[in-house]
Amino acid sequence: MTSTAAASTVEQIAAHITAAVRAGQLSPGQRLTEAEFSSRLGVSRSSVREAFRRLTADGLLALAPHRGVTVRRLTRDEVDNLFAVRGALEALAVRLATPTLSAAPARLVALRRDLDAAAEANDMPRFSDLNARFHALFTETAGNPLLADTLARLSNSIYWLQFRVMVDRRDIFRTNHDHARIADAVAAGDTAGAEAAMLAHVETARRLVQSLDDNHFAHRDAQAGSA
Amino acid sequence: MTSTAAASTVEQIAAHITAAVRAGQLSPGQRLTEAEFSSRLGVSRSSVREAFRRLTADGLLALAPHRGVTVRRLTRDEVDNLFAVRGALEALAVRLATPTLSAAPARLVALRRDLDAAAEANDMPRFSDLNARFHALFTETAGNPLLADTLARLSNSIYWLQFRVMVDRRDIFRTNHDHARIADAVAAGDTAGAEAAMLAHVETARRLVQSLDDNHFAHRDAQAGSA
DNA sequence: CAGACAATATTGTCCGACAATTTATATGAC
DNA sequence: GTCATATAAATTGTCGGACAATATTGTCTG
Repeated sequence: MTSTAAASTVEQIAAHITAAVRAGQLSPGQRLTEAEFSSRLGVSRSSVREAFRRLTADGLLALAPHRGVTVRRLTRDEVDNLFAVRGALEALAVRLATPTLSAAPARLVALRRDLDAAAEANDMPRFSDLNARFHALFTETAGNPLLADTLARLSNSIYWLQFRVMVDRRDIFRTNHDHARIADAVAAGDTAGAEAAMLAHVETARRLVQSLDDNHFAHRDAQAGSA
Repeated sequence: MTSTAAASTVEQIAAHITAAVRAGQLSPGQRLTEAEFSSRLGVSRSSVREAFRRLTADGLLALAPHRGVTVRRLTRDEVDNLFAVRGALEALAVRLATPTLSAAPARLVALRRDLDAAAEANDMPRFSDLNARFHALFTETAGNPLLADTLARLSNSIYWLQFRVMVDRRDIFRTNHDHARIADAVAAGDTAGAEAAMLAHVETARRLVQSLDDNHFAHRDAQAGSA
């Protein structure tokens, strides 16, 4: 995930598709065909196929047998389910990270300052980036790679929404207020308080997502999990 | 996962390997080569390869680039990390399931009765099977497929230990005592109590696993996550 | 317009090949 | 004899093409 090492063909394809999705060049629900990427990227269909499968396991794409893959799109129910799991895991992360972070809060206070600045300046892209780092700080400090991986998979599944949420200035301030509560509790070493604040924050995010129009969501069918 | 439908080649291979691992025919740490399964099962290397990747994503196998796959084996640290995540998710599951189960506790009381009987008879295989169903009852009732899938992946990662744990009769009774506490709280609609009892139960399981000999665990290297 | 049927496109699986890399074996130096 | 090094063997990673199975699209008929 952070490696700069010589990437295999499959990794390069996966990285390319991931970047395209993040950049909005591939829209949620859009169908991706093996042949197209094969010719467009000048690689074999086998490699494209394997990249598709990997990204499906990572939660970025959805696979329908004999019908190919699409950029993943969740139903409203799936979004609720995702936030429920995410809440439990983020709470765990902050619980594990609090002792360490309250003892050495340098990065936390720096992040909080930057978040405030970005919110004040109404700089959405920067705020969104800092928001990701804010959460990453806890998952990394928690010292549980499995937890980090699991949360990352969840994030991939709803990445496409990140930039459609918080159009409103009030949403940014509310979100940032959540951050402040979390950071305060963590800095004070108040584990239970930090956990509660994190749960409230995740619930805020869920509500923001669910307030979006219906055309941001998939309908009916519960598409494939990976297990 | 529950489908009886005409399975694709890849699915058949994956099912075959899964069964072999569960039956103990493939030991943890053992290396699996594509060519061997290809010839032994009379299928192409491509399909074997894809089955390997799928099982890796499911947590049953571990993949090392250019070195192939092995039946997954965890370090003690990874076991701790896994149980931490599992605890958070099982607690969530029981929290979500408690209202439903306390209103219609038929299956729960039946399972509890069977568990008691198996424990009394010291019938390990049956107890282990019922134990799985006990946990499945909560994850299914919770009505969150993502949660169920995530927990299933975790279970795959440590499946090989299920039958090496609880050699002692006391371990069975302790485990079953945990079950009773959970069931009582759930039946009474005591969500918080059920959650706490589930966390205690997961901790019991963790300790049992960690009490095993060193040769049940992998050493040093943090092997690949999937994100 | 609906349904049946044919044409097309795409995925699923197979095969064979070869380069890249790791693992095993043999050779040589000390 | 042991250690390091070079060579050989085994295995994975990627490629290209082929074809069957399935899904999607288009056409025709009533």
